[in-house]
Amino acid sequence: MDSFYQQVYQLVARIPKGRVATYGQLAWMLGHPRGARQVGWAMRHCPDGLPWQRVVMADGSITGGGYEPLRRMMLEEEGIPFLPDGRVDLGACRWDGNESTDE
DNA sequence: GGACTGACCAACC
DNA sequence: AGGTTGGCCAGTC
Repeated sequence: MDSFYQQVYQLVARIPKGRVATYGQLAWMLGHPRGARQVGWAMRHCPDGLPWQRVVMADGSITGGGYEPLRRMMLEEEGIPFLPDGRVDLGACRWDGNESTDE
């Protein structure tokens, strides 16, 4: 029996390199169109080895604990393009959730 | 079991 | 354009 947030971990862990997903999108994939908060709750647990840096706000903004600049750096290292606004270019790397261009 | 909270999101003022 | 409110779901007190 997997709790909702456990499924979130599976989904986040499956985000391909060079792509990002939004909290709401992850929740939507799991069947909870408004469960974005639970996704954030799951991220708050900060599991080991989870690429939570690939999970951003619906508008591409980065949030979480105060490591926003750190995440941005990690994302840039993965090849995620950033807009001059300091947000992730969702229009270019928003993950479909169906393709896993896993390396 | 009821109430509060929360790494959100969108609508409303 | 920015602040507030409601809503969702799960976990914690």
